Amino acid sequence: MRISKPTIDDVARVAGVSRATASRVLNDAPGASGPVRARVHDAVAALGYRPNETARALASGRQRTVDVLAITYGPNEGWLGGHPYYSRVLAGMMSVLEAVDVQLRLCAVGSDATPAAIDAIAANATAGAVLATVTPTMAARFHRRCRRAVSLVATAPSVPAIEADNVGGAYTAVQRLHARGRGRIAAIHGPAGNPCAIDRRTGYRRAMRQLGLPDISADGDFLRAGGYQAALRLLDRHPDLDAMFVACDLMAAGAVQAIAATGRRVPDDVSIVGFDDSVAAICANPPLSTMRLPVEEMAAAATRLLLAGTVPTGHRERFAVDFVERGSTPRSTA
Amino acid sequence: MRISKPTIDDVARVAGVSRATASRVLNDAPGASGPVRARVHDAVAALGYRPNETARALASGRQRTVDVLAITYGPNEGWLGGHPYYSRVLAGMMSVLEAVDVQLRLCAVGSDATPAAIDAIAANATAGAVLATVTPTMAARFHRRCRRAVSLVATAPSVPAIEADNVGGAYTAVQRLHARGRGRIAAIHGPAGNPCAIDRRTGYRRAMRQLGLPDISADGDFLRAGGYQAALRLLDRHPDLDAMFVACDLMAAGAVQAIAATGRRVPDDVSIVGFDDSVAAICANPPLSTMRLPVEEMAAAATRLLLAGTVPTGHRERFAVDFVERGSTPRSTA
DNA sequence: TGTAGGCGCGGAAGCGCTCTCAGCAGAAGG
DNA sequence: CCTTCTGCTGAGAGCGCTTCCGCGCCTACA
Repeated sequence: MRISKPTIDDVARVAGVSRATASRVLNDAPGASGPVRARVHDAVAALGYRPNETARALASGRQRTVDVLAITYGPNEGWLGGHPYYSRVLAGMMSVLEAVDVQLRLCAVGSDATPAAIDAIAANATAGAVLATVTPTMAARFHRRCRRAVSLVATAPSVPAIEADNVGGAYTAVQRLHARGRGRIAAIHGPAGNPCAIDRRTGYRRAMRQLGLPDISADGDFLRAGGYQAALRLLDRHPDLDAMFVACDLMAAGAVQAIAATGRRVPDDVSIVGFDDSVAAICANPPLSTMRLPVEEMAAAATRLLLAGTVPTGHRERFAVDFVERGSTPRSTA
Repeated sequence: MRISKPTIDDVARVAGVSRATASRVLNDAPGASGPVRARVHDAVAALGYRPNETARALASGRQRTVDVLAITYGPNEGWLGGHPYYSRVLAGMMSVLEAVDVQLRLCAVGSDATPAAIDAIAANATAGAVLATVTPTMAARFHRRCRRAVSLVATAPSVPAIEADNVGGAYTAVQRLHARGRGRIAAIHGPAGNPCAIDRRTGYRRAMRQLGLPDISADGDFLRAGGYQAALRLLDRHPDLDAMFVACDLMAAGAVQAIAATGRRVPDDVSIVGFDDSVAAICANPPLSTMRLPVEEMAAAATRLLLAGTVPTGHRERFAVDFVERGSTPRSTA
């Protein structure tokens, strides 16, 4: 029965070396060799010693933890649970962190977070942070206090960002629908303030204008039920609709259900293009044609940037958003 | 331009007090009062000071971080990205952690993780860990090195667990199907070694035996594509099937698509009950009737247990798994 | 006036580790 | 035999914070 966990001093004592030497071999640092290394390793094994990461971080000033900052919208619904987006961000980050044995820390703040709360997180994000869903204000604040940050949405110009071409994606979506012979293309947009929602709406409008088609829009909330309701409203007001561009798959899944509920068929009567290529898209029936947001890749890129060291202020990368064809759009260019 | 971040010593100096006193007021500890508190707070504000959590953790021996240990199955597919389960675990945990300002740390290990890797995580999980998906071996190992652990699946009897009644849930699912007049009830099970999969299979078999119905089983992998394929195989071999019990919603969503692909209708020709009540269930079309696994509640309970202090060895809680009726089962008791 | 007792505060010893620096051996060179 | 260099090793000073201990002061009670 051990009284308390063994420390590096115990290891050093058992191995008959100094603490400095023990530290050297534990870190594979040069300047220790021959039988000493072996003795230290034996001592580690004998004691079941595991270095204390906290002490290590304090002494070295380096942390093996990168943070992700995310806003929790409402109670229950916004944070991770409700939306597949977050899990994809985490998956992308973990895929690169796992290999280098760095841990990921989740920091949630409300959408009404005080600057002080942001500062507190920034002050402790030594290894850096990925800003997953943040307001421009928060991102700017965070970046002022912690340079090692990269955002996954476009914010203030100074804060490094890895963004998706949301405008282009929405534009493409409308084009595809039009190329398949659709002319009454409605849109279900995301929540008002959301930067992604704004961009996707912009892309839709731009395409519709260029195509000379009427803007038929409804507002949603990026959640399934919102998509369902919005689709119902749209169908009620515009019974002649033949396509919908929906700003996220979760809403699109709801829209498919709503369309089915009115007795129409997807994709024959109403075609749908979603956005995100999330798990919701493959679970819908028919599976959704959608605009693939390379979230995992973006998150991985952001993480690599952080791991590499300093992130140049104003750094910017833009990922393409590609069309993925599945069952909710007609195959032929009818 | 600050050279380096202010420390508590800076605060103490500016406030004209000792470091000990500054520490007291920063921690709202007794033994400091009157104008001193105000002076310290002023100094904090003036310097933009934020305590270093690492140093704090080292000195106090307490961490404001709870870990979640999860296995990454294959490349890309298992971890978070592929399965909605993880995001629900995280959501449940965050809902309680957020309120007490504790952070969550994700630790991923492969299914082939060495004991040493587990030990390393256990040694640093001061505040405790929720074992989300682990093998019984891993759980036992972890618990030996770190008593503050609670598993979300049943494992060795000694390791505290908060589990769902998977057996009972599966049993209920079959009963419901039978009560609605279904007699040819097939099952799509989860991967062989998975504890949850095993329990759900047990529940299915028990119910079928009691009902005097034939066991018609296929194996899946807890992913959508696996459910799709399994359903196709089942339908091919047993064209007279009138119901399916599917061990997870993701697979069930695939099964719905497969059934539709063979020209059958859900729920009229083939009824389906899924398992989990995940986002996949509400995205499917028709939305899936499913067995609700209260993952968020379980994860929250586990987290609260950890936060409360020591977890009694062998502690056990069992959550009920309830039937949620949606569109994939017939309304009437035809 | 004397002695407890309580309160606010400062001094200082760590928490477990890293890392600089100096020391000391042995090899190489004169 | 003495010097210079190199390569291991250990002593010790922190990293930024918490917390124990004890000192002085003030109030209370005898």
